Amino acid sequence: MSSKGDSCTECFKKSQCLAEKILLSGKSYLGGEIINNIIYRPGDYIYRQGEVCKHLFVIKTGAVKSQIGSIDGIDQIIGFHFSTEVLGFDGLDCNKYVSSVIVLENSIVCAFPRQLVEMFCAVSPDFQRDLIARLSREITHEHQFLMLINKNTAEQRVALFLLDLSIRLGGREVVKIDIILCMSRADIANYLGLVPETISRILSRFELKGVIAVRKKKLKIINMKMLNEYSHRHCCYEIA
Amino acid sequence: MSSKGDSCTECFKKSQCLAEKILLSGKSYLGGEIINNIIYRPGDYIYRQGEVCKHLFVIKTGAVKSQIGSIDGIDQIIGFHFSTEVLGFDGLDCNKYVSSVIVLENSIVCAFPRQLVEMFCAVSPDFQRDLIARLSREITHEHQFLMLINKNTAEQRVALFLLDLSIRLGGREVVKIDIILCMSRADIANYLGLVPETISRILSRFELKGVIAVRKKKLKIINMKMLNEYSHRHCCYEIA
DNA sequence: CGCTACTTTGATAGGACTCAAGGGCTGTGG
DNA sequence: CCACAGCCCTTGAGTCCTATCAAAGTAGCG
Repeated sequence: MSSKGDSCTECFKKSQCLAEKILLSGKSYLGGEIINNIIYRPGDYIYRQGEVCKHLFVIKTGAVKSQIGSIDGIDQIIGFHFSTEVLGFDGLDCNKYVSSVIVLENSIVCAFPRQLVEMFCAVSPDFQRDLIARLSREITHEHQFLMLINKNTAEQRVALFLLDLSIRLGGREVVKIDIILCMSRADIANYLGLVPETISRILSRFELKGVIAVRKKKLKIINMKMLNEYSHRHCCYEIA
Repeated sequence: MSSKGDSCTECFKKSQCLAEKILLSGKSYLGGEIINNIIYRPGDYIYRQGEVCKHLFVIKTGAVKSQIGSIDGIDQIIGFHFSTEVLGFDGLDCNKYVSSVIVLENSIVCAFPRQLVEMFCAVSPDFQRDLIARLSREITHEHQFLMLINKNTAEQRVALFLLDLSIRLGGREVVKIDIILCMSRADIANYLGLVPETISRILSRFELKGVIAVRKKKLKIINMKMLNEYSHRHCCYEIA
């Protein structure tokens, strides 16, 4: 846990509004201090399901997965998160995190005391509106994902997953053609509601058809148009 | 649209905090007025996907479904909602609702101007915290549902669906053994990521085994214990 | 009473899982 | 430096669950 930098301003601009505004007015407040540049290694937990929610986290660089463990011992991965994303919203309800966040590759993270965030909400209507919008967006995202799972074949899910990844890792670029799969096949499978074998088979099939090239964790999208087609439902009728 | 009553206090107590506090301080504010006791009939829309989000809604009595239409014309039902529940959170991000809400049975609904809600947030930290908790809970709920869909068989999904309904419709009672299925088999199927035929088959099977009795829209849970068992994953190994 | 929409039931087919075996990379230790 | 274990990934064969297709039954409604 080092707390040195001030590249924060840069980082927070990317993660927009939420952190930026806190930061712009200094660093130390009632309710705790912002902890900058915490370094995590693959396998580390940022927080665990059931822990008291004391912070929200912003990923500066890196990649993590969030997952929920059920009573019958089966975990469900509910998302992968990359730079600029905010973690910990799920702890705002009952004061306890309802998911765990596990680091996938070396990552740098900043922690914002929860009380600080809430204090800022009370002070700044803009900030408050912003936080609410973020939460609302999260809900919308879950709904989108639900549709993905509920109405698509394995092939479509994998295609959509790759497209989503390429956009989110692309950052400023429109799309990122080269992707490093920081998560295992088993993680992808778990996330998409499939088994690892199916992921493997579908990636192989995509490669065979010339849609992608994949070797271990490196993946390159060769034919974006085809990948897009694989991600769509094959309707036999025209749609309004 | 009638605006007569004052049984509101009662209703809002049930839906807790959110509306109650607004109401307790009178009825008219900057930003618009609360509209009480709007009456809807089956098939009516409370709001439509894409509409500007001007209100949050509280269901006083009745039942509704919320759904999202995708570009390829296929709708996905994302939830069923009953008395005391709040609708419209998904409109808080982009100012437009991203789902539609359709009424399933005669319902009475109250509408709260969005600006009013936001104003109240700014004034009352408690209220704000409450709204954020509600949103956070919504996210958690989506995660739970995702697990249901992602990791369970059709039989388990239906069993879990019935258990959920019995609890939510039960209100103060621990469980409600008699359930009126206000939604069609097709709606249930859509929600659970299945086809209507499968729902029908599974309900028949449950009836055959003496778990439930079902005739059209009336459903009675005969053997709660068995239904619970059907809802669990059948592990072949013991779990920690 | 007949129309329509919804539901039920049956037969069939296909997609994804399960089980099983083999291959490749990584790290450790001799 | 090489051998080996462990983990992850890949590939194949077979099975099961659920969707699909088809048809008949039922209820609601004008």
